[in-house]
Amino acid sequence: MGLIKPSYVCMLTLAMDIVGGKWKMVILWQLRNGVARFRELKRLLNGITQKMLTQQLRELEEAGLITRTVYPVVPPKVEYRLAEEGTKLIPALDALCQWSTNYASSHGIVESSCCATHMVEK
Amino acid sequence: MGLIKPSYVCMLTLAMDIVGGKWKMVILWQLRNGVARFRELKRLLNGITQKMLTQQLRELEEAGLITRTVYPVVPPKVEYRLAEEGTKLIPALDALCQWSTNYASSHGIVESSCCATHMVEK
DNA sequence: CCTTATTGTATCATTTTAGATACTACGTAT
DNA sequence: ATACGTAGTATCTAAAATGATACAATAAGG
Repeated sequence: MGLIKPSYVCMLTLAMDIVGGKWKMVILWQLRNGVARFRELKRLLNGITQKMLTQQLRELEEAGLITRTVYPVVPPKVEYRLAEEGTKLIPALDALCQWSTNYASSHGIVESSCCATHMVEK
Repeated sequence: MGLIKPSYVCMLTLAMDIVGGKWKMVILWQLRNGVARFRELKRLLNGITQKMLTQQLRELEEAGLITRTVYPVVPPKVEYRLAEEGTKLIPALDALCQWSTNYASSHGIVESSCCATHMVEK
């Protein structure tokens, strides 16, 4: 979301600076049970553009939440997975997810096909 | 953050639509142990403008996370407090807060005076 | 030589979010 | 009469986030 500052009055603000925005939490969530390649993530993150995905992944890497493994082959192969710090965040995301699932069900909001990781398509 | 849609693929996205953005979570956090008036909130939310605070509070109210109580006196007196749905979110915010506190301490980020609610000033 | 597959970059436009500033209403105290 | 305090609105501007589109690199397969 924003650049990370040297000091914070409220730690929630720091959390938002690290994983706020439209995509970061969803990316981490998709990585929660394993590794994924760029293309695979793009498919899972319905509608994200290449530029955004690259950008978000770089920022998450920079913050130390994910790792990026490049295999020197062609065509390119790059794997993304949670780093230590990223893994530690999963319980919080899970709590958030449960809250909003409950919220949705009592507000007539529909959960369409949910975040199934590693869906096999076609 | 954004308008709430009728359906979501990932519930984290819903959470972000409800409490994303720069201020919403912090407002809820400040309300976690009780009531606060408009002016009081403005003081606690270092640097928020009146317009933003009003706007964020209205959106939180609309989403059913807080309640707004107007006393018909002059000068005006309005109290804000967590509603049921807002209270249910606190554990998730707490998890997030703990994560980022830990993150901060291992990344040389400083927590300056933290989110003390209801500070008595002067 | 041309196409395909994968992971990108670069440039520009649009949308969303946030901020600055000025103004309103009204009872009470001075 | 005037200023004060609280909780706002209204208007305009600036900054940040997101999106669309086109292009690059390179080995393998035909």
